[in-house]
Amino acid sequence: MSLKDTAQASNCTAMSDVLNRIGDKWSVMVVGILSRSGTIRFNELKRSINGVSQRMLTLTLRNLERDGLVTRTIYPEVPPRVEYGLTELGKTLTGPINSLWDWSAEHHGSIIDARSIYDDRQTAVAAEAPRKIAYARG
Amino acid sequence: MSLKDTAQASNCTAMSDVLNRIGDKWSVMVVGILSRSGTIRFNELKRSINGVSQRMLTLTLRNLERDGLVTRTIYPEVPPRVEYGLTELGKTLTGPINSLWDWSAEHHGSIIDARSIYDDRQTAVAAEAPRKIAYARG
DNA sequence: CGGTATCCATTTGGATACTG
DNA sequence: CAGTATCCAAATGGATACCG
Repeated sequence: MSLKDTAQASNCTAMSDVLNRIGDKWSVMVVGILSRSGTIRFNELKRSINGVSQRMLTLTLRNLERDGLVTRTIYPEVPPRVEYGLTELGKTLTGPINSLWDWSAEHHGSIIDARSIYDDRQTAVAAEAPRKIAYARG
Repeated sequence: MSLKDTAQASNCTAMSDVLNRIGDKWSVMVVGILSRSGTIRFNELKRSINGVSQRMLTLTLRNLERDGLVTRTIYPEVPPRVEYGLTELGKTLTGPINSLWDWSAEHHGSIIDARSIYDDRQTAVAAEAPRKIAYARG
């Protein structure tokens, strides 16, 4: 274990704090999409992310903006246009995020399979032991 | 945008499913620690992860085991000994996870700074507009 | 179009106590 | 040691309605 590793292991705080913000589903999605789109409008983004509510997308974008990862540009037009993009800091996140994205695409099947096997085994174990342990205390 | 990118962007489902499981704080922590420790006992793991409750660590480990990412080995001794490690599938996750870990260590400071700036700006805006807009409807 | 505000059900997760 | 079980407060997040 290198010094660097030791420092990382002991200082889970930074990692923890970062994960509290960017470790949720929607944040990872947004950064992933933005890294490909360059710049994109609110509703485009909403359509790109399956299942996100307007509320959650707004909150996610505000948090990412607050943390200096995402830019928000308002064009004073009618109807209003707001475009989102990655900051320089945000762009440095695309490496880790995209490698996680690639990993998901590649190994999702294996996870699904593992779940089935695990669940089948649990069901079998539960069925095998209908008898209770009877014992007297004292 | 390559074909691969298009496929990833449209199929957020796999990514979404994977993130629902491994995208939380504790899971990332556990995989990160295990990638360094090789194999480790329950309470060692608990001590390594600041702030995790016994309940959450158990749940996290069960889920990771179910998804085929973590092995659980019981040694029938007294007192009982249970050791956790990464499966081969789990080991493939260490690349993405550790790069996220490194990113956190490197950029945590920038995020903290960005937050301060954002919050100060918001406070200033709030203080600047105590006047309300009065208007008559109809 | 791009939000905000409110309500409310569900989920999450810590604390605590108990067990083999 | 390595859990399991229960309780309960807080956070999460969808649905809905409304606004500039």
